[in-house]
Amino acid sequence: MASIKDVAAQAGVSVATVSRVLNSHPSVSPDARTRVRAAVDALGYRPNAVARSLRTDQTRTLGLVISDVLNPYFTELARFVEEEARALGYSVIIGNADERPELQDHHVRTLLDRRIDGLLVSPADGDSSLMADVARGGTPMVFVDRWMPGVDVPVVRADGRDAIRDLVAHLHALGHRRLAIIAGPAATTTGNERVEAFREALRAYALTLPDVHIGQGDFQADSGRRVTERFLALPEPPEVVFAADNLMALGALDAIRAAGLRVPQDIGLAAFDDIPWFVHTDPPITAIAQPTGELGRAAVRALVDIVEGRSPQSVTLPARLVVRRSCGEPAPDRRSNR
Amino acid sequence: MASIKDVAAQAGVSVATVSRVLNSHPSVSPDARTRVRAAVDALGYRPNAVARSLRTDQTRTLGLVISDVLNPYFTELARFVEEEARALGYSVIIGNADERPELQDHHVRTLLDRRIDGLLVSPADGDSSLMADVARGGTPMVFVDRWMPGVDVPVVRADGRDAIRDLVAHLHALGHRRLAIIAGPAATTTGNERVEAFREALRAYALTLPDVHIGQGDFQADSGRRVTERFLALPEPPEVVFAADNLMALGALDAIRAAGLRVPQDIGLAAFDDIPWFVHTDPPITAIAQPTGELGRAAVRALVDIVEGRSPQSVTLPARLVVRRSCGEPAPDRRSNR
DNA sequence: CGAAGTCATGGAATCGATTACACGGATGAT
DNA sequence: ATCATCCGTGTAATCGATTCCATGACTTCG
Repeated sequence: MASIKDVAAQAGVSVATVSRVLNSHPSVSPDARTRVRAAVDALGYRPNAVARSLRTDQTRTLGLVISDVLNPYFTELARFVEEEARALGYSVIIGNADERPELQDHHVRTLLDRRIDGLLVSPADGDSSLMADVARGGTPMVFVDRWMPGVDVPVVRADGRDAIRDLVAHLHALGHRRLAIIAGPAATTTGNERVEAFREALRAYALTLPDVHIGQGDFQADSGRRVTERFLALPEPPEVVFAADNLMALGALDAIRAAGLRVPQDIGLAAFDDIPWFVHTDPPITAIAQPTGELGRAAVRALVDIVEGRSPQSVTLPARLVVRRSCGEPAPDRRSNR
Repeated sequence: MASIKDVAAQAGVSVATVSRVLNSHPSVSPDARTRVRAAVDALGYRPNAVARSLRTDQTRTLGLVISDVLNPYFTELARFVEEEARALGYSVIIGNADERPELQDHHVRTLLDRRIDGLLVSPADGDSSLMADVARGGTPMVFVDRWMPGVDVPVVRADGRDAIRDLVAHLHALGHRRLAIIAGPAATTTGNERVEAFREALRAYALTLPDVHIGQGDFQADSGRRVTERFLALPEPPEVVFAADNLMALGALDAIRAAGLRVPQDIGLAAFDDIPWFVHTDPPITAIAQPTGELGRAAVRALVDIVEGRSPQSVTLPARLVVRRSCGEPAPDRRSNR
């Protein structure tokens, strides 16, 4: 593969001049410029990004560590992240943590070894002292969707509080009173937050959330299944199950169906995170949709702000309720306020 | 960030010795070894992968360019690819071509600029002279799922021929005679292959595949919708629609539902590529499942074989029919042979 | 006892770029 | 005419590793 030396030789100039042309430095004669251009084309020369990175100490690459690629929500997020990054002239390396802290750490370390310019993380369950170290070490970093308390970096996320309130209002209006939730891992911020918001929304209707109606899930389908089986085995099973993410909702649907029950006649189901497939399930599932595109874009912008020395902003965007048929008759209006 | 020089100074040895310890070269005294190890720990030193790559001319990184990350089939494939690569000591950089040849070329170029050790590609529609150049240029390369005729690199893929034959047998047994297909882009190998296999399978039952029953899709949901609308507008609409991938099946389902028809009573639906959601759609969709995990693993192994100087193998694995309810009453046995 | 070999180690070249600095020639101001 | 500027260019240092080669100490064997 041709190097800058070959180009210089072919064009009859020094490597410095070639480099100047490549980086469009003003101080190059038109003549030299065209000769270099010609040599570049003739040799099919492409600058070696590795060498360039070593010298300039920047890779124009961002790392994205997400908790689970198979979760359509994160896949979509990753897509938007890459899109925005590309628009800003950066590449993205994705690491899939598979909800395992040690895998997450592995990816963070590998990414750091490659001297990525910045790190976008949606932290998995469990504590990672590494993450705090990295942030303190000065690596540009932004949390997206989830974050770690005590680690001082910008957070880009959706606030589901209002949407959850709308959901509870919707369920209450349909006559449901015994509501249960399949929570995410306690150690994830989104896990906790959704339970808290749910509990608070219930309080407005003088409803409570007893412990037996809080199932401990891990954001994976299997846990949704297990928790739901336990709910169904209760002397008085809940009338509606609210899953804190889409995969657990899927598991719940499985469990309900395996028990020979029908949605929504026998039991209702709602989910956090809306995905295209929820339109096509039997029945279509009522869900809370996050503005994934905006989230991904904002996260990249915040990160690049840090990388390029501007001051970044934490961003919180609202999620919104999308009513379908999995909790009972659809409301005539999409947003039912009380 | 600490460099090898800092470690050397701290340990009171030369950088050469540090490097030897790091690469577990035998010829280092136990004493020096422990001093270096201590210095590494004390400084939290991690070797700069960029510098190392420049010197050794290998990045221990593979590039994966896939046609559409939002397609669950490819997401799953990517996951397995990363898993196997990690097991073999490689990282993976994923590029999403979004079914756009120019984006695909962009990613290939960027990946090459970063001097990845090998390239795994599932080529999108359209011709890319770049790809042929790259292969000829000696970059280790393997096609996965789809390939480009005329480009001489190993191909790892699933053969759907038998499964499609099984599908047609299943449909025929259920009494269906007017069968239509939503094809993939003509320029993709999988696009063509599936149509041909379908046509051939029909021939065994003396059925034909008229042109009006071949819809030109692009592997995206929207195209499935459009093609299906056209099918439904036919004086004699098909009794079953077979979509050549899962997203187009989704689009077809939309169109069918928008037309006020029911699956499978009014029209049947089957898809190539099985995904978890097909169990939960209304009704569950009959599909042809590819051995995604094996495909991903085999592709990485073949690529790493080339990278490390062994001779690689093309691999073809069988796909299999998974009968559900979207084409009519489920057959009692899963594989209906005539 | 001396030659040959082994082993641990350090110096320095190298990978392919970027960039500070020096230099010579042209231009412009006084 | 003289001196300061500016412009285009090249030389060489540099980034952080790896690795060839030389060196000196020590072992081994005839």
